[in-house]
Amino acid sequence: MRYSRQRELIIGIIKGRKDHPTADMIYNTARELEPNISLGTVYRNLKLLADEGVIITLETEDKRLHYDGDISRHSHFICNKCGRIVDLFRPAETPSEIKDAGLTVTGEKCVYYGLCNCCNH
Amino acid sequence: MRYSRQRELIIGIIKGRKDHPTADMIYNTARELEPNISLGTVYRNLKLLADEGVIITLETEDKRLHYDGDISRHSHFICNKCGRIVDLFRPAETPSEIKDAGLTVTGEKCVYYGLCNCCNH
DNA sequence: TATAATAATAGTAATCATTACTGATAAGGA
DNA sequence: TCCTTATCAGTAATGATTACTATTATTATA
Repeated sequence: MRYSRQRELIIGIIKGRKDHPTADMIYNTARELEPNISLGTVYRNLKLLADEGVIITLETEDKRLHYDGDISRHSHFICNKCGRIVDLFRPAETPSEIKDAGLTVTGEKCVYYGLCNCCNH
Repeated sequence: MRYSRQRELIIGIIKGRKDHPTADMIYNTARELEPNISLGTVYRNLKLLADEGVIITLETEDKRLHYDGDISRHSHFICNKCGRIVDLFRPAETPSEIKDAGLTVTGEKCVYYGLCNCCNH
């Protein structure tokens, strides 16, 4: 992977935010510093960075991919009303963090990834 | 919600399967019994049923929505190689079920839903 | 430093899952 | 049976994402 000014900018934007922006949001921010950057460039780099494990993707119910620059082990909380995405660094089963943040949890979706028995050998 | 032959068929298909089909897969199965059923009808009913809590949606990395007729509390395992989706009825942290199924877990994505502190009051 | 090979880019077109629209059909209550 | 309107089939539109293409920029090497 060669250096590119655009990619460095994109990495900087994601790593510097605590929300979980979509490609379009990152594009809009990037254009402030790099007015000619292409939306395709943003998408291509986000995909590349996610494949390399530099960033994380979040598949949400709004049908747009959200990105997270924090790759440490943590979960997420999504508000059903405003769509806000909140990081949960302790297990959500731990009442403290939920209560501290004033969150009301009504549901969950946990997905584990890896290799199934067919693909393991 | 009125009765409709098409909707009953769709419900029957989802509830009768243990895989986690996409709208297109459900459409193909439905057409075997109801050759004139429309893809739009399948999508509209799946959305309706998910909104009503009759079925569950699964947002996966393949960019297609998967549906689950089992609304009991459980997690999912997705194979990174073949894409197979497996139900996990005990917490995935429990080694037994993982080991029994011959699964190798390398990552997870847990999302909790509810209301944030802003939307709570 | 100059050159060459080729990643990466900007801009645009294409893809594809999903949703919206429209006139016809069919539940189901009066 | 009649009427209201939810639902349907079929098709067009939408919107996020990806692919394509000619050009530019990075970087290894002479």
